[in-house]
Amino acid sequence: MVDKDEKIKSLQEMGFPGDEVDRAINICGVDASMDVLIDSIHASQHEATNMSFGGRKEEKIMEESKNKRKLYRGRVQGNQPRRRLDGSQENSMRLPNPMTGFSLPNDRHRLPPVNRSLPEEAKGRPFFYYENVAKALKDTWSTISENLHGIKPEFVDSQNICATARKRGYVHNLPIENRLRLPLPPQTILETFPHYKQWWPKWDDRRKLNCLQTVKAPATVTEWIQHTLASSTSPPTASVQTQILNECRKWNLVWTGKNIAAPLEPAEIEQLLGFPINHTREVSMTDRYKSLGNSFQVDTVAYHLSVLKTMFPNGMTVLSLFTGIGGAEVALHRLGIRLKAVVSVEKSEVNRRIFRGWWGQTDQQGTLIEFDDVQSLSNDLIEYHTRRLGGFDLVIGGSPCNNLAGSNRHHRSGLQGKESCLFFHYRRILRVVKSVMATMCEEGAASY
DNA sequence: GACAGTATGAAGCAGGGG
DNA sequence: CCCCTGCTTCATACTGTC
Repeated sequence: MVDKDEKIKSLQEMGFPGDEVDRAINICGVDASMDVLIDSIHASQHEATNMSFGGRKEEKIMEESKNKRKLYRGRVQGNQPRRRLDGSQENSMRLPNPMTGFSLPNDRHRLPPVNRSLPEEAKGRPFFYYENVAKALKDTWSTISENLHGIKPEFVDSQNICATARKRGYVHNLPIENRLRLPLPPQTILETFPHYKQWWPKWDDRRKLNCLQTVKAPATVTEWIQHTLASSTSPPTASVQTQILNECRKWNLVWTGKNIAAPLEPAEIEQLLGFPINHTREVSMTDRYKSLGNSFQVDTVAYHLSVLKTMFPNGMTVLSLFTGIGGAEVALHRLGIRLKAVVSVEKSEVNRRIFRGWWGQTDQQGTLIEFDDVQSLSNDLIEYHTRRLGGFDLVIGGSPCNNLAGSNRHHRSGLQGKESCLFFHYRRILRVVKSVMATMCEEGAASY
């Protein structure tokens, strides 16, 4: 309590309003360091500024968006913050189109080589890799970037790598030269599921699926499609085709029989996302859809991580935050990188069970240490494990997207949201690891 | 309590017509 | 330039069944 009161007092002395200080402490926890709290308040004020347009927003927003459009037209990702016409700093971040990242494993896009320079304090070990949804609310990615050494995100749509869309941003300090050209998964829906070809209507021109989400289509949708087609001409009128295709796109339906457009099964989603088939088999159907919908596209992440293979020939020590069903570990394993030790933090018991199952199935010989909540992973505990394991080679994770994702009708509240604010714990934990490793380095030098 | 099923828009961008 | 249409989106809350 004394600690808490002191923090409140000094934050207020710094000029922050009391209610915002309270909110920051509620969000980040009493144990959060001062700089985490300060950043949280800044993020909050940032969002409040933008939200205050609400109600009488039109002109201002329209004006801004027009200006941005001008400023950003034709820009590529990864360059410097821009300035508005009036000279003020622009802190929105425009998504690149097409969303190809710094490079792709197939050369179809003929991307020019990207030259990026990392700030000195962000270079080298520990490497870190942070992930979240690309289409978050305005200014979200600016805040994330500012809190991770100002490194610009690499935005990639996984449909450039596999048969399903997944638009994500990745902030990392990995080298981007000499990524490995791994064997790619099937590139289209029907290459992935050739047995559906016999039922696929000619007027359904989809080659890629949309983003895989956490729930499957209700039977009312598939029944409506079946009924509509049965009582329709063959082929159906253009208007009927459009309506049905809209539903197919919205729910990622595939043609599994005559007039039957069905949701994907969990095993098919596992395949699309690059997991071993039946990776999630031991849990309920509802949980499988949810866990898979929340996970990495493994081929995409593996492509980025592939530069680590030659750097760590004897394996890696990994701090895995928001582990989920272990997308990062599956990617490293597929690259043939030995997991010497993994400290994993994952709140969901279901996900921990799936991950432990994979760990056993693949006969991992390394050490696995599990925690259930980033909020209870104190700085002391991080220091203890960092020292004990000789430092971490990689800090990896995607913090909750619940309050950022477009599908959320109820609480799309940005980085201040109940779950998505855990991003600030990723930042906190990364900072502690870096600081402890720097100290270890000095101690090592001093002992010689 | 576990599990399955169903209803529930908005935000933001891209593009085109006038 | 304005205004409109189209498209996509790691979800939540509630109900019912067993």
